[in-house]
Amino acid sequence: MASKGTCAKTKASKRRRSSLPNLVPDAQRIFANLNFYFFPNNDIHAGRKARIRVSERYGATWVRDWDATAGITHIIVDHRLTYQDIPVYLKLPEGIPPEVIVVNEEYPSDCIRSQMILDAAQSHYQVPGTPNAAKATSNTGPVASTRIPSQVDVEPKTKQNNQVARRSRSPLPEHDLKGSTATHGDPSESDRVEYGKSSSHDTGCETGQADGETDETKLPQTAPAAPDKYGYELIEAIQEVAALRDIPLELDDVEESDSPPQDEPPSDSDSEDHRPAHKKSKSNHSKFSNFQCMHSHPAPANYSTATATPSSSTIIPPSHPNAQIITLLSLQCDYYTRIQDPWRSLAYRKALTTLKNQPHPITTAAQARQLRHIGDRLARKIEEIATTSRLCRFESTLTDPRDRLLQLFLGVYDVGLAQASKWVDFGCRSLADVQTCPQIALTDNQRVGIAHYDDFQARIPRDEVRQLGAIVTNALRAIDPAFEVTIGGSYRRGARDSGDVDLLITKPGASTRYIRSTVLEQLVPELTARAFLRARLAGGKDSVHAVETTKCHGACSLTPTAPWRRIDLLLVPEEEMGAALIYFTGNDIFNRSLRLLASRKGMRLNQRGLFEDAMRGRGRMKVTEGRLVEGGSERGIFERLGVPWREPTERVC
DNA sequence: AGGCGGTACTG
DNA sequence: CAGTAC
DNA sequence: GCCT
Repeated sequence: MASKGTCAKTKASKRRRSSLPNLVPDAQRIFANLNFYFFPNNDIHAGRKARIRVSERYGATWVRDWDATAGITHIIVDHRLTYQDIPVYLKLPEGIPPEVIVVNEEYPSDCIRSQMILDAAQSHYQVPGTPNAAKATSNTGPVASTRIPSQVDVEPKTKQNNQVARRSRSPLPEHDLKGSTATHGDPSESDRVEYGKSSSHDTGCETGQADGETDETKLPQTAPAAPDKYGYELIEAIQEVAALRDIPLELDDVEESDSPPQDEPPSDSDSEDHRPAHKKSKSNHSKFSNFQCMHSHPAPANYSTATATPSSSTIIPPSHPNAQIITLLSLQCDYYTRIQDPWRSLAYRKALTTLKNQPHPITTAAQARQLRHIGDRLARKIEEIATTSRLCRFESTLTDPRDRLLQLFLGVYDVGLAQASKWVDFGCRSLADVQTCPQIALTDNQRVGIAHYDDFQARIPRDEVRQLGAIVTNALRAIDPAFEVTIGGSYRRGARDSGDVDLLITKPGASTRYIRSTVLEQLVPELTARAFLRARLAGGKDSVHAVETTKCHGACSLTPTAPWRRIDLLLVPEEEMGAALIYFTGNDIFNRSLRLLASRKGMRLNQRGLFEDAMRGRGRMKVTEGRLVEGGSERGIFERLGVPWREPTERVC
């Protein structure tokens, strides 16, 4: 309560403390002449302290006292506070002066990252509760993500908005995307509420105060003493890196209520979430309950994905009780993904989904050890992060130049670890090097991948996905109106943007052969002629295999000058649509989980159907096909597997 | 100690 | 077959 | 990496 007062009082004592922010060179001092007022306006919290110091290094003046004459240009608001909290605490009956820009705490670091003052009006910099928040389109436009600080020297690439395109993606979640596949019985406005910040009014005042305290006093974070300055810089660096890549933090908190097992007596069982802290065993009820697909996640009303490359998939939680842990482990996970180690990466991903559904802060190893998919080693790491805000192991990988190059090269379509490693070993330091290296013979696909590196790396706004799908649909129906096209992938899961466009194409009653020949021999040529399809990357190229091809990968663009987008067509006979939908809807972890479950139950699931009596030899090697149990209906497959139905939007693991 | 999804396309 | 992608 |  009164602790708020501290900032007002302590100003005196900390006046000298800001000493010397050792400024960056003049040219980079993008915040020169700007006056920042932080809210709360103190540096007690480690993260905020880091932000303040970094802002100062880039030229900003940290205004300690609210003063109309201080020329305050920006208020940087802590993510736990709302717009309404500001005038309450600052006692501004008139409200916030209109000339003062109010942004969330992501704004400064984004500006620094892009070396320019960004448009503060962008929705992802707005503070919850901002009046007439012009929920304008999240402006995800053609924002090519430069995943790596290093330059991507693709050659021609005459993007008009080079500047903008180079800008990294916003790390903040967006809650626009109304209407989409809002299968979730959520009150439309609940978007914000679920972020744990009462969206508005009355509480505002209280919350403001309360938060002021909790903020300082009871955040799990850092040990009493502070990490050295190196620690702060690292934290900031990590935040930046984390923002550059998309951190997999889909849905943050599970609301405490809705938990699944309604058959459980409220008495003994649950301590908090789905985890009877029974014996030592982590197993829940059934022997299959350990599969991700058995756990209905709270439905991310809408989320943003980045399933694209590494393990990532999503949004930065406005605030998650274990955000820092998740962030660091995600980075470590991505490192394993690209470095070599798919199994370790998988393990991290499973652990991460557990963490993401953990509504309470984890602070000790013992606590962490209780969670599914978290063993001793991860538990120790988690404790390390919780107490020191750092992860030793990860720090070394952060700066590893080889790793950065690998990441760059792996971003090229048709380049995997083998090629990327080779290129690095050849001494290539950039994509330009790769193109000119005499020892490297690029495949056609790789050339396309390099030429359109930024395009393919960029996210595709949901509405563009829809439009691209519509173009294909219309073209196909012009050929034969009985065809049906379904947009799958993250679009179907409700994502607000996608890495590529996945289309399932079918025609009731038609044979695969007919579907294939129509698509390959008529649709594709037509779309190519129209310059919608810009490249064929795979599928039906090789005439030998073309006779039985079922998928086609390519690149398309909305207009001749629009960015190229990856597009995948899957040709599906009606009887296999259920299985194909599951396959093409994902997500990845969810699919694996379903398939693993099937195989444990003596069945086999693939993109064509669910089979039973599949004979498996040693291990689980397939010996016989088994007979088809179900293929046409998603629900049917779920049922036969004994998995509770999940809407596509709930298949985000 | 052995598994970790299961398949399609390309060179 | 290895490599890549989904 | 974790699980069986």
